[in-house]
Amino acid sequence: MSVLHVDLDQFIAAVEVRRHPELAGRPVVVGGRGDPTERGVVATASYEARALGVGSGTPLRVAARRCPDAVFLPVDKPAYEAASAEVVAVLRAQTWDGAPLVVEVVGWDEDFLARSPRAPVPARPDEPHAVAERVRAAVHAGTGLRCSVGIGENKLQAKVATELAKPDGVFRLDDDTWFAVVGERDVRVLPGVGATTARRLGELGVRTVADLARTDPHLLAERLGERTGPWVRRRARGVDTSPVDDTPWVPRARGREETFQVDLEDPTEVTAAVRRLAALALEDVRAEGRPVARVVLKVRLRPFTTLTRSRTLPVASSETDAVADAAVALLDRLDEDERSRPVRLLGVRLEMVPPPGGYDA
DNA sequence: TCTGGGGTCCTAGGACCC
DNA sequence: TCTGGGGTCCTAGGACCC
Repeated sequence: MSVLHVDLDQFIAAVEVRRHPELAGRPVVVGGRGDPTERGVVATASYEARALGVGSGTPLRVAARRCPDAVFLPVDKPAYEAASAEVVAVLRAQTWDGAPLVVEVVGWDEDFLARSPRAPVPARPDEPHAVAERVRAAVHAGTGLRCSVGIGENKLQAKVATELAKPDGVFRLDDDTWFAVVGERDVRVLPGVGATTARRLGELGVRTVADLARTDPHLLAERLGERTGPWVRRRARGVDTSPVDDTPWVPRARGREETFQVDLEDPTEVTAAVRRLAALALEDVRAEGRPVARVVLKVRLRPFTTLTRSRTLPVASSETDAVADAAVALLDRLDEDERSRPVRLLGVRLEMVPPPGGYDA
C-alpha cells in the first residue's frame, strides 16, 4: 500500500510572497526579526536567494553580504501556522478510493497521506500517482501554494521520493526501484542520518546507501548505538514499518529560549531572564493542562559553549514560583568559571507529566 | 560572518533496588 | 574471597528534525 508525502515548496517564503505579491521573483529571506544586522539565521530563502548561496541556517549577517538586494522579513509564526492549517484542511477534504485520506501532520510544511483502511476497494482503485496530482492541484487551487509529493511503499520511501520530486513535482519509489534510484547516493539522503552519523559511517568506509545496507549490523550497533545502528541500516534498505498516524500529537514538553543580541554579563539580568523564560514556557504548559514534572535550563556561554542542567521536581507543579525558582536554582549547578562567563543564550524547557494512560494511549 | 528557536529521542554512567 | 545480574530512575549531553 502506498504512502504519500507532501512537502510545500519554500513554504515560509511562499507564504510571504502570497501576501506580498510584489515580492514575486525577488530574493526573499525570512529569519529572526527581519533585521540582517542582528543575531539570527535564515528560516527559509526563496529560490532566487538560494541561487545566491543563501539557505536555511545561513546567519542573517552573511545573507545580507551575499545577497544585499534581498528583502529581509521577520519570522511570523502565526501566519505560517494559519497557512499550514489551510493546507491540512484541503488535504483532509481529499479522498482515496472515495474515502477521506488519513493525514499525519509532521510540521508546518510537511504531511504524510495514506488511504483509509476503511475505504472499500472499488472496481477501479485510484492510482497513487493520480491521487498525488489531485492533491497538488487541490492545494494550489485552495491555498495558492505549490507542493511536491513523494510516493513510496512506506513513509521513509515517500519522504526520500519527495526530495527527488522538488520543486513542484511528483516522484515515486518502491521496493523494486529503491536501490536503483538511491543506492549510489550519499547516506545523507536518508532522513535520520545527519552530519555526525555520516562522518562516523565514512570512517567505516560507508558512503552510499548501498554501502550502508550491506554493512554488518553488529558493527553499526557498536559504532552508532544499540538501537541507532540497526535502525539506520533498515533505513538504507528502504524499510520503515511506522504507520501513517492521524491521532493528534500530545506534546512532551514546552520551552522558550532566547539568544541575546548582546551577551549578558550581569548575574541579576541572567536571573531575571531565566524567570521570564520560565514564566513564558509555563503559559504554554498551562494550556496543555498537565503539570511540570521536570525543569531543564540551557545556557550558552561565550563563545559558544552550551550546557544543560535539569531537575525532576519533588512534586509536579504548575505554580509559577515553584517552577521559576527551580529554573533559577539550576544556575547554581554551574561552576565558578562558567558563572563568570558572558551568557549568549538562555533557555527553559518544562517537561510535563504524561497524560493518563501514557503517550501511546 | 559566527553559529535561531521549537521540538523529540537516544546514549551512557551512576544510583539504587532486588 | 571477591564480586552476580537485571531493571528503573536520574542526569547531562548529543544527534536529528523542521
